[in-house]
Amino acid sequence: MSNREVRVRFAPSPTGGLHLGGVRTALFNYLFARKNNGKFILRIEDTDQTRFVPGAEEYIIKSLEWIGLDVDESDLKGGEYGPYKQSNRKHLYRQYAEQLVNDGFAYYAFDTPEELEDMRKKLEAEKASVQSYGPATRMTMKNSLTLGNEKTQELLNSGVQYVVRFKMPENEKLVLKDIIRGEISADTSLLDDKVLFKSDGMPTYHLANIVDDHLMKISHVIRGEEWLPSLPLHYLLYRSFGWLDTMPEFAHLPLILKPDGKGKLSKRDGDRLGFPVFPLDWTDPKTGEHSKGYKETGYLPQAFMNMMALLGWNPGNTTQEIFTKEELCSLFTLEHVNKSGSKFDPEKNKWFNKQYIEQTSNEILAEYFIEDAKNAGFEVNKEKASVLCGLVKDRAHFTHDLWLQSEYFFKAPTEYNSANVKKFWKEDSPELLSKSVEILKGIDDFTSKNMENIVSEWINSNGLSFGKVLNPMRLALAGECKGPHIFDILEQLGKQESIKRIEDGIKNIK
RNA sequence: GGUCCUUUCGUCUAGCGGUUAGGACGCAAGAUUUUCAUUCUUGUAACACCGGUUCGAUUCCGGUAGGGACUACCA
Repeated sequence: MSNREVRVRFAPSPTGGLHLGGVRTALFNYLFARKNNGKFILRIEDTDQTRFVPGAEEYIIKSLEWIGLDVDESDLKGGEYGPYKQSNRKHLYRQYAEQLVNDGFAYYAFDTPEELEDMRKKLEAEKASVQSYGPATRMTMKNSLTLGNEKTQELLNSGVQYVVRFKMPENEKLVLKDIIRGEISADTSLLDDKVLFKSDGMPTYHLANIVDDHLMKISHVIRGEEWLPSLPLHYLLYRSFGWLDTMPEFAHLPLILKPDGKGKLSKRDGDRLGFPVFPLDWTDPKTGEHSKGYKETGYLPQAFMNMMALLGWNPGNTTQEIFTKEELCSLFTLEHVNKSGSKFDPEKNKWFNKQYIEQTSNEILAEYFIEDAKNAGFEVNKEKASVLCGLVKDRAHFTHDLWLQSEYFFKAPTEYNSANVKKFWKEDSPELLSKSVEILKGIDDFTSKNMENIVSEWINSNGLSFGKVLNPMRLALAGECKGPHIFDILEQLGKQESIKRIEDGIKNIK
């Protein structure tokens, strides 16, 4: 088992935007595959036609691309175990369901939704601890076990709707292995006869999942903790099919929880607390509801990957927190995944993004800058954008901050921050600025360092203070008192524009 | 309600029988600074509880309590 090729799959349902839990499941599968020289497979699980959302599959693919999780096998990429979408594998599943029936591990059931509901209510009223359709109740229901062969055949032939249910064994104590959690125990008497094959001719998740994992030679199933209760059923399915020798190993990931309060992180929390829960912008085609993505909010993909990787996992024995994709791939082990759910912390994510912005080259940041400038109606060339990114990136949490904090380089201030005016604009400010204009006019080499030398010399030799000269000047140049080194601002603005802005400031600031 | 999983600073976590229980985010204070930031320093704050096992438990076992998931012809 341990020597077999590592093949893992990410198997989302195309029912909407890919939320953070899904993203992290995909990421851990990817990292595990890369670490073990295995294959990372994308399989689309669209067996529920009623929940299909147009665009969702494309969205999932685009999201994986943006994060940088390259897929080895999928319908798009190809592969020898395709098709990789369950609706296109529909013809495969029925025979497996029938095999189980023939071997006595499953049976046909004809109960109507109303009859099922009645049984549920009855058991609830009795406060019974058993499931509504399981070992304890199945002999009172309408199925091939109670009806007999002849009647069953008759019903089948007549074309009435039926499902195939798994015949959960009675009184078996199971102890199953999970890579992250160790041993999981279960008592089959308390489990139910899950539907494997639906009346619409499609398999349920349980059947399709086991059949496809088997057919696609999946070696490890890495999925969310919400599947843990299904593990006994899945194990029993492998056993009933006679596939135990090639059954994958299982690893159930802890859940991502709300930053505040209780429960699993949901889309609503993002809206409520003001952070994205989707990698990319997502608009629900039915409701038209729009959700912001990490990309559009201004996160760098590698920062996103880094912070997601550290949510519920860490390499152990290190204080390092910033990891390249390559480092993550070589360090990742399932054994270091935490057992308990982790609350999502948007603040720490901002910090991660800031770290990445700081360590990303100005040339790469310039591309984000140019894009934002363009949207604001300004054409900026790459050289200029790179220089400005270098000046402002210390202050940027998101890629958009780069442009937002540089806007005044392209647009003279039309108003001046009143709090700053109050604090820094003094009676002698106009006079000091007029004098600085004279100094600046006399400078031919209008570079930051040179100006700093000359202006400092002037300030020092006249017994003036830096603050009294430079703060009002900053106000005149940028409209507010924040931003990079003031002589860098002057250099980037250029002599003519700088002088004009200061002169305007003298006239307009009060 | 039932079943299963889980429990170290507010949050993310390190720790795998003997530690002054470490780091990061956040927060607070200070230093640097012409602004805002950055940076640096310091501080803040945790082993849920009760029993065992052991010379010794944060660490192993059991229980209690909290948290979470599941309990659909959804995945």
